[in-house]
Amino acid sequence: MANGMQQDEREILQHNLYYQIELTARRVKLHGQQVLASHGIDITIDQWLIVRFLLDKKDVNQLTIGEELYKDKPTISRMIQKLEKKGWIIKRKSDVDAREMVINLTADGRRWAKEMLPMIQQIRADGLYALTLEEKQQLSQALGKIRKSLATRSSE
Amino acid sequence: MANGMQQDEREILQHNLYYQIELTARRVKLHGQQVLASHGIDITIDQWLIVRFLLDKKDVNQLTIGEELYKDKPTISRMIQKLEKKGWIIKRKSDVDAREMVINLTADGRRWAKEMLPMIQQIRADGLYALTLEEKQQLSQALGKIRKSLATRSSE
DNA sequence: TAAAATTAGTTGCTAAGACAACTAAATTTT
DNA sequence: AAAATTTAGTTGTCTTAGCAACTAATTTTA
Repeated sequence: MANGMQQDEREILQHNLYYQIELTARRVKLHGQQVLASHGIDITIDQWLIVRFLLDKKDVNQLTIGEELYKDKPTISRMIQKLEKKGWIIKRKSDVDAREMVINLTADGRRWAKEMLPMIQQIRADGLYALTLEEKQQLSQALGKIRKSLATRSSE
Repeated sequence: MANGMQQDEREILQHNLYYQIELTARRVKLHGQQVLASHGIDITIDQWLIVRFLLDKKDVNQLTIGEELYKDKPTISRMIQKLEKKGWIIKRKSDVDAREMVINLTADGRRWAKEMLPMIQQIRADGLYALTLEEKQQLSQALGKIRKSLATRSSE
């Protein structure tokens, strides 16, 4: 396969910032997933985000979790179901508002979560060590600007 | 709605760069998707990437597309099936190597794709207008550094 | 040349994102 | 108070991502 003509097209995609963002997001998630799997931990990165949140917050409902993680109701609903099956969290009906669910970590969930913290810290550091503090700040700002420019009235 | 509470950013998660990258990727994709839908175009952003690629390249196999888009074989296989059903592309067996498929746009696909180009350009510009050229370059570089740090021998 | 390994593509499974439509409970309106 | 609206959560459908396991065709290698 070929000469250099492949190059310019590759160029176009590679220089497409949107595409790069998506690609990076995917790679980052994949890396985290693989580290977790290599330690025999049966949880996805996305599920971890919920668990991590519940480490600090107690008695939250699903909507609160969704707002925090910017995930919609169906997504949270199903993720919660999975985490419940895995025994990390417990869900009960609120007795203040019967529509709401009250979500908490189980004792097991809490213990595991705390044990996992250092590993997660490491995962986070893995891809970012090559960036200076300034670069990280700039990255954060740039991403924020993009999100702000695209912000839909509905969800932010 | 509301005041400046938007930027009070919920501590931990919001400051997690990885999470920001993912969030931005999602928002960007969503925006593109909505613009396309609002114009009554029945194609997803991801499908578009394949169509766009085929606008320049003829007689490619699925693996080539996958390499270009960093998507794996099953993903490309199923996306191609969908695009074929929609009538944008045609797939035939290679007579050089019977394992390979030869992928091309249909006449319709090519026509549509060309018509869509300006809209896609606009979608790309939408989220990036707030960034200076320098900021875009820095963003691209930072993302590249992250990917490089996390690069798995297998796929990059 | 026959056996082994590689390659291109497909299918099955699970997870998550987005959307629509729905139930049930609470709140607002009239 | 009754009717209308809003809210929290669930279920269904479609799309993509990643993994494993598979078929069929092509190369390697013994």
